[in-house]
Amino acid sequence: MVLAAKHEILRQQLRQDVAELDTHAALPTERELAARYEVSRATVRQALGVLEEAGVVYRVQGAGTFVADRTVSKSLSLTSFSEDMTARGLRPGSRLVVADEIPATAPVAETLRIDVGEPVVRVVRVRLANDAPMCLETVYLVSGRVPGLLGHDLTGSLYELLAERHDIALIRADQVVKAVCVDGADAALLGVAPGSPALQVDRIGLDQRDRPVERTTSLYRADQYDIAFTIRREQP
Amino acid sequence: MVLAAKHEILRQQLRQDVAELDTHAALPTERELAARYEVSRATVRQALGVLEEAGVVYRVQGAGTFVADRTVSKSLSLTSFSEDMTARGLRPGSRLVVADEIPATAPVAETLRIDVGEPVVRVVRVRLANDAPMCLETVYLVSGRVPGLLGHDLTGSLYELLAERHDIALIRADQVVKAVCVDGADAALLGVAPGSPALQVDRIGLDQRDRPVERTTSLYRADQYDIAFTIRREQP
DNA sequence: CAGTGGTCTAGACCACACT
DNA sequence: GTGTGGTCTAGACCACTGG
Repeated sequence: MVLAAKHEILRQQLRQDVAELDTHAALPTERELAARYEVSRATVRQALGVLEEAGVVYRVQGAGTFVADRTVSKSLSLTSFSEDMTARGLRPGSRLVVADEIPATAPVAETLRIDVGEPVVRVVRVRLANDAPMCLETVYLVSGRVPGLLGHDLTGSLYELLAERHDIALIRADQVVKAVCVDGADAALLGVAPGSPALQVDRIGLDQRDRPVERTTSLYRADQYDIAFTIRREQP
Repeated sequence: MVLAAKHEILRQQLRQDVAELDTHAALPTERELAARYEVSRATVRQALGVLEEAGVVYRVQGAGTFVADRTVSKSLSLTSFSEDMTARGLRPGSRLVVADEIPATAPVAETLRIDVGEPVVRVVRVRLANDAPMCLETVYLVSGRVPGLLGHDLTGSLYELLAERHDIALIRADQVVKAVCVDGADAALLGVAPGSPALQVDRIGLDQRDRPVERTTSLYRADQYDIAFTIRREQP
């Protein structure tokens, strides 16, 4: 039950250690860490590899491992709106606009890998941050995978509902981000003037088996929201 | 000279193998791959780990490794405008607007970790795709690290110039993306009506030693450009 | 030159999926 | 139960950095 892989424990330990070091300070060598925490060097490397990916440390061959410069580096990760707002120090909320079941349209059916006309659950919400509109969000889910969803409270985290009530864990998501201007209807719901800029995020959420679970379109107020993340050179 | 790590060779081989399989088809087991390619299982796992991160395959414990569903999955990676356009099947180009050396302003100095007033090179370009304006780009570089840069041809890839002439490789970048509306001056350069939406990307490019090398602000036409990428659940 | 991270091996046991 | 991926070990050699 308890996932207590050594490299995970070590990773969390190293996270704390790193937090107390200055930027660009050298960590102990891999061999030293292995001896100190009584694990093999391979395990140390596994833990450091995750921290390197996360932008916490960087490694220079022949020189050592060092504390990375944490300025932006909010590594882009799959989070719910609720988690996202909490991380930004804001109080998340919701105003339910629509919650119903409809036949899938062609674009929705295609992204969810079902047939056109199959029933899907649609949830439209105005997401709030400290009670002010932040985002207009439309979610489509395959009805068959979430029986009884519409009977639950839909003002909280949909991700938690999926995980707790339907044993669905979202592991990955494919996203497309673009800039748009919001028109009258959407502008009113977001509480901004027509023609205001917004960040539109289209997302397809996938479970551990790579099956599409949800399709979401989010419209974020440009004056309230931006996306920060770190990118790397790709391996050939 | 040639980096021919076994796991890299294997990774490329597996990329080709995967390309010939159907979506969700199972790959050979790790032990079988190890035997077939005459490497240890650890090496196989190293190669598969990179492919999993890249969204090429997914693994299910106890079940196997499978070909991922490649719909969006243009994994976000650090690329130059030239590479980005080429990947989209467009011909990149540039129109130089400004190329000079100026004292660093406070915000530029802060992101480049230098003192205010230290000389920086500024390059402003309209980036073209098939000869049409796509993006308005402003780059700042620490003058001391790129001597003689202004004497070179600045209409091509700046990244290539940095790599070939100054031995600077950009490994990582911190980015912030937001939606804006472009005003008169910028709108004219981009060839769009004032008030049109645009995607603004602020980037700090870092080298292998985690040192800031460049600070770039890019303004992309919203009607021509979006950003697609895959995100994952974060490790605690 | 010594010391670092990068790569690789051979073998072992565990947790989980599937039948 | 059988077979899969997940974890871990102990040891070895290589490539690179830095004094």
